[in-house]
Amino acid sequence: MTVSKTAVAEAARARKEPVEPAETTALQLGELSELLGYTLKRAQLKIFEDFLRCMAPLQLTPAQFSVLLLLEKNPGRNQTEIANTLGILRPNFVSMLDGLESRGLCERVRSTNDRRSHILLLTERGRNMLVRAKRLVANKHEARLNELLGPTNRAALLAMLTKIVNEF
Amino acid sequence: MTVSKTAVAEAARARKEPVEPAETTALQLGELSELLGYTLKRAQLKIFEDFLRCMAPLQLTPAQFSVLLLLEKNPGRNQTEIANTLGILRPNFVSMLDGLESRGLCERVRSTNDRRSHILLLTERGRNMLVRAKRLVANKHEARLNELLGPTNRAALLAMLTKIVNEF
DNA sequence: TGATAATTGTTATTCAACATATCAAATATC
DNA sequence: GATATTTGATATGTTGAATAACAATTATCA
Repeated sequence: MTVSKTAVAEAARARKEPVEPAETTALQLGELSELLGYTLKRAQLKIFEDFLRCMAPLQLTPAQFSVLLLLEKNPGRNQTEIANTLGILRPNFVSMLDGLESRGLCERVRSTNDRRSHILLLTERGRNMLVRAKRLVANKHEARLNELLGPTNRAALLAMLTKIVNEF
Repeated sequence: MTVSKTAVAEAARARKEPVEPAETTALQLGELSELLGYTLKRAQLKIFEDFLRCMAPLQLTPAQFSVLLLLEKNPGRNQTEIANTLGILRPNFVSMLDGLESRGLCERVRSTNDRRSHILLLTERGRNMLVRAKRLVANKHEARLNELLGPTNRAALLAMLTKIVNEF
């Protein structure tokens, strides 16, 4: 067996010296930490994680919350319209609506002027749920973000992300 | 059935008047555009999309690129260590490595001092690929982002995202 | 008008990302 | 030396995202 780098490392470790990349040390992210896409993704996961935690009492995912918000602001639209503006494909939106409708949060009503389409409406229960959901988001989730970043930075962050979404 | 809002809308449409939310108009995002998580996710999708476009000649996904970067900066680590720092679960990292190794970009070497683990190394080919990949990322992908945001804003954005990742 | 095309919601299906349980081999612990 | 832990791997399940195809309905336009 040849004297390997790991053998050297082992010897150093026996002497309790720090080794080249000390095996017990956190890895170097290197250029990864400069990659916007990488950091963006990790930040997004963190934020969704917190969102789910804050929303646990209501059992609403970010996607479901976004649907309810959109229905509130745009009552009477059909499935295609809602799905499109959320970037959800129509086939995948079906089961999503099934879930919300079976919980009594929204309803599909056959449109009278285009009997192919379903008009989407929040139910009373859906509106109540949305009120509580908004409160949780504002007081737990976004409040924590505001605390971390400060309102100015938070606004700047949102502005840049919006720019990316709209102009990139 | 009561006279519904949709009925009113229908009547108005018959008169060719613009209705409350004119059906042909883009939907109102409303509070959705103020939701950091929502905007963050959409921005992330946009950026990954562009990354894939820029990287198409090399056929590298963001995840694969991040592995190669990490192997370059941390040669000789084992699968668990690399997977962990990338937030990839060890079972899922296996097939990922299979892909990279079958393309000759990296190799697993049985460790001599712990024969359970595989030391991961970039191959010569992997290093060459990485050089080209970095060039594409810098000159096409990140350059476009810099053009959109400006270097100062880009740095500020990255700093805030990093803060979220590390402190949220 | 009537034939043809397009749209809507839906189903089926595929693919990738993500997660858990389990295993044999090797190592660590005590 | 018996027991527990770690490592890479397999199997498997779940979810999100994507495409093709279908019946019902509506739009188009010759």
